[in-house]
Amino acid sequence: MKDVATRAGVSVGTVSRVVNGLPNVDPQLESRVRKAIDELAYRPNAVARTLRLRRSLTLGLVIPDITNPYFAELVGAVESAALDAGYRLIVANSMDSAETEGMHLGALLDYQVDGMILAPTVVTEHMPMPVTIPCVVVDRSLIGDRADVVSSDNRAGGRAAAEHLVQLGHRLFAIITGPPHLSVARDRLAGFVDGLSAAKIRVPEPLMYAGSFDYSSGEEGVAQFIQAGLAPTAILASSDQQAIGALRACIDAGVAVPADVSIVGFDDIPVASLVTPRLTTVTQSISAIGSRAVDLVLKPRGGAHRRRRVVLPVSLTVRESTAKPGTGLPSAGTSRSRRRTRPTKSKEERHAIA
Amino acid sequence: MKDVATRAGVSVGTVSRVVNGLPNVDPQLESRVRKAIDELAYRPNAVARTLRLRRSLTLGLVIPDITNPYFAELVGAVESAALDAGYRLIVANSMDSAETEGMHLGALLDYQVDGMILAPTVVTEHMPMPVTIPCVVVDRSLIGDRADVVSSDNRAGGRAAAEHLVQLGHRLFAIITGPPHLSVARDRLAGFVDGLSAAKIRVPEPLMYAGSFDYSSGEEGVAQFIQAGLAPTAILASSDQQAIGALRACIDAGVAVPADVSIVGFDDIPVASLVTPRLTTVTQSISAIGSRAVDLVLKPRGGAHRRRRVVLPVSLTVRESTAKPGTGLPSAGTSRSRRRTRPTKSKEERHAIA
DNA sequence: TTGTAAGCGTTATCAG
DNA sequence: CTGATAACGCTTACAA
Repeated sequence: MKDVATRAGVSVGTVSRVVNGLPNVDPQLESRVRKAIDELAYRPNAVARTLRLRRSLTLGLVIPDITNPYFAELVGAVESAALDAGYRLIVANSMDSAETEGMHLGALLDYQVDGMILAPTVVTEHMPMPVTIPCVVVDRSLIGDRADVVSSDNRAGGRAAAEHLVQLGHRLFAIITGPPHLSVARDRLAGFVDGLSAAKIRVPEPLMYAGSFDYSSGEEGVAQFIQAGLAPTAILASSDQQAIGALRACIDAGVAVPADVSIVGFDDIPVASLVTPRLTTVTQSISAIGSRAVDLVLKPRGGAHRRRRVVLPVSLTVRESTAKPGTGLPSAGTSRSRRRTRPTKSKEERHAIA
Repeated sequence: MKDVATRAGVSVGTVSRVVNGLPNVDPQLESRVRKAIDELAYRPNAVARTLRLRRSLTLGLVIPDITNPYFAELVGAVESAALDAGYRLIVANSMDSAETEGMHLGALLDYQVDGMILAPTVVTEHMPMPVTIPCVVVDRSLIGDRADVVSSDNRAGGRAAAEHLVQLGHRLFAIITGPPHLSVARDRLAGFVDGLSAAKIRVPEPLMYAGSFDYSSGEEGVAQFIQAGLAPTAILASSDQQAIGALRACIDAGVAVPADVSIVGFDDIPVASLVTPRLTTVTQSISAIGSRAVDLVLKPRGGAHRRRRVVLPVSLTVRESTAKPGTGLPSAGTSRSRRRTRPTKSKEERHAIA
């Protein structure tokens, strides 16, 4: 900046003024400054500016797993909302590690982001929570009232999924849940239970599988259900990834979806409408989540007010993975399953390439 | 920091020394300082430190589309490599917009990242390329030698995919390519052509579809191929997303994969081994890409040297979506296709939830 | 309308 | 071993 100033024969103050488009600067000088600026290819140092201004025009987003399509979508949504509001977005991925998450949180604070949006991996009670900057939690709910919260109506979604299946005539269900310490997981499960118990249906213990939200949990879940030998005709999954994993496992076990068993997912990630059969699922408006979250961070409640919660409506998208009850999941070692089963460990050859 | 200093009854210099673990500080003072630090919950201001040190211990990663599972994986890979090297990672998502990309690039520079890893959307010749900081391009190749490059051996991968199909007995191919201005897309195509022409096979114009790497391009490609009425028995896709889209379109058109037509993808994203049939695809080692890229940024070539290129080996993973040639894609309006076709616009009902 | 200078929170040099 | 103090690059009173 000093260089620009000397080159244009003005003071740094003046350069600063033209850079920031402030009024009251002589057009003559202004053009000289501009010329100097691009002759020197000058770029203002955002770090110095942040230090001085004490704000960075940057928001931080921390998510547990960028590899999860749901969060990938979320990043996109938050990013575009932030951009619209004139803010930059830094995203930090904690890879499901509480330690990394803490590190990122600290780092974002240290970098003076103006606000933070988080989807914590872990219960964050003991985290160095930034009371100093506005901070909203998405897709989770947090103990205490230190942060605002925005999430989908997971419970209603769960209920709708269950009701849909009940209406189709299903009576024996299997449920795959997410990590029990996550409110999303608990809420979705509560929704399932709501919908089921309204029809006086209870899910037997062996037909509940608690996993992560990942593909693998879907596969593991149906393995357990088959082991249980109760032949449920419908599976309520807590995420589309789980549902897709479950679908995979069903097919591997020779059971047809939805003819033999119905599956419903949750989230409506892009690939949900591409798998075969297309997934019936609960769709959330992820862009709404993004923009509401950014709204809240940018328009912080006055310190006195209670913590705000916004709960966004979801809808049920009925596609092809649900139908009237079929014969249900096979029992382990049953002749039928044996007849129809392809080798569970499907062949896969890996060829190196010279 | 000043507060800490006064509280501990020392100077800021001393505080700085203990914060940074420098030697030569009296243990007495040190513990007083530490006490003050956590009594005040003091956190050093990274912005100020960056300003002073002129380095941020932060790397920037800019990608075109976080929503693409391939890039999501890449983020994960780069992030963990960066962390291992003691660097933080900021990721910026340009949503396939050249403008946003430029903005992010500038922003990262302005934020004084110590190095940058990019997968540009657009040809970046005219970009404000940061000659000032080390900078490596992944999954692309750039005109000029301003940046090092790391990518998979896309051409070899393409060749292997084509050869695999040829060996299976296929003679009439359809190809779905990516955006022609992207070197990845061109290299993969070149690989396909290599493998095919070794067997004296040419792909007729109407059986080439140029799209994005996205799901939709797969669907659109198949639509065009059916329109063409040439009944190819194999489809070479340039990404798994395309392959999955193509698979979807095939199923909708009543053609069985791999019985009627074979499909091979590229990348081996997680969902590739979950769809039905599991995708035969070219798998790249994304973690290798991440760590090599970080290596290069962190160990910059001396200015004099030529630009470095690292090309990582790929392998062909044969799963279920490829087999001996079948009857091929139907022709538009053919009786067979009409007989087997389900409604192309599959039904999908959306239910709002009260 | 413009220049000067203080200060943002650090680190590093240099005396003590 | 410790304390002043001068940068780092910018913005903004305040003075001219």
